[in-house]
Amino acid sequence: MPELPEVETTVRGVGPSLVTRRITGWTIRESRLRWPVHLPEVMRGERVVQVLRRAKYLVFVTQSGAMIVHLGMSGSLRIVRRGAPAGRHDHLDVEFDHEVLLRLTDPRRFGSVHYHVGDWREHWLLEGLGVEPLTRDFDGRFLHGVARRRKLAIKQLLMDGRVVVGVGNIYANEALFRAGIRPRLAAGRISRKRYDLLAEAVREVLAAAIADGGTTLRDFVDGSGQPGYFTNSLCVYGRERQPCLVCGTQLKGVRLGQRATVYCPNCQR
DNA sequence: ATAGTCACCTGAGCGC
DNA sequence: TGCGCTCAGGTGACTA
Repeated sequence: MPELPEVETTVRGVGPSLVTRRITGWTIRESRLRWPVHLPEVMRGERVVQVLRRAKYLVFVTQSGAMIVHLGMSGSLRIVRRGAPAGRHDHLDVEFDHEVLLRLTDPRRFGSVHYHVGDWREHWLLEGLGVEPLTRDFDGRFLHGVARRRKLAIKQLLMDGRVVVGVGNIYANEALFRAGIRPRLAAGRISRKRYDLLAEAVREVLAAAIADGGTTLRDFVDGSGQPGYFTNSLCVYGRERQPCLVCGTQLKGVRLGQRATVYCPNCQR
C-alpha cells in the first residue's frame, strides 16, 4: 500500500479539484471491500470543505461529516473525467458538481470507504491511532518512552499504528537503515540517543518520499495517474542480497512478523 | 498488557 | 501455455 507518503501524495493530488465542490451522487460497482461499502443519502448534496490525511486514511470533510477512505494494499484514487470507462477494479465513483469523478481502484479490495456523520476524529477506525510522525509530538523522547520495557522488535514497534501512524513496511526498513539500527533489536533496549536518530530518520525518509511523489512498486498512482519516484531512492527495501549502497556488504533479508525485512549487517547494529 | 498468528483478495513472477 | 506455489505497500480480530 500506500504508506503515509503515498496517501499524502493522493490527498495533494485530488484535494484541490474537490474542495468547495458538492457531491451529487456515486456509483458503487463492488461493495465488498474490507468492510461493506454503504454511503448514506445524507452525503448527497454535501459540500467538500477540506481533504486531509490522518494516518493512512484520506478524509474528505463535508459539512455534515466526512467520507473516510483507506487504500489498503493496492488502492489508488484518481480524478477522471465523467464517462471514462471503468475497469475491472474500479469499485467506486463519487460524482461532483463539475466534470470530473473521484474514482477508487483497488485490485485486492483491502481498502475501505465509510461515511461518518459528525466529527471524523470520532470514527471508530480513527480512534486510538498513534501520533503523526511529521508533527512535533514525534521525537526520540516519545519513542524512548513508549518502548520502555517492551521486548518487541523495534521494526514492529515502528509499524504499530497505535504508537506512530503511517510507517509501513517500506519506510520502516528504510528508516532503520538510515538510523543504523537493526530491525530485530528489542525496542526496550535502545538508548534515548539512538531513538533521537531514529525519529529523525523516520521524518526524513517520509518527507523525501512525499517530495518524490511516493513509492510505486506495482500499482500506486497519484491523483492524476502518475507513479511515484521514491522507488529509485530505496536503500534496502527490495534489495536483499544486493550490496549495501554505503559499505558494499551484502544486505540480509529476514522475516519479521510475516513481513520482508532487509538490513545491512555492517551499517546496522 | 503484550506478542504472535490469521484472515481478507487479486495478480505477478517463478520453476517445472 | 498452463499449473501450482510464493509473495506483495495493511490492519482488525483472535489466541495464549
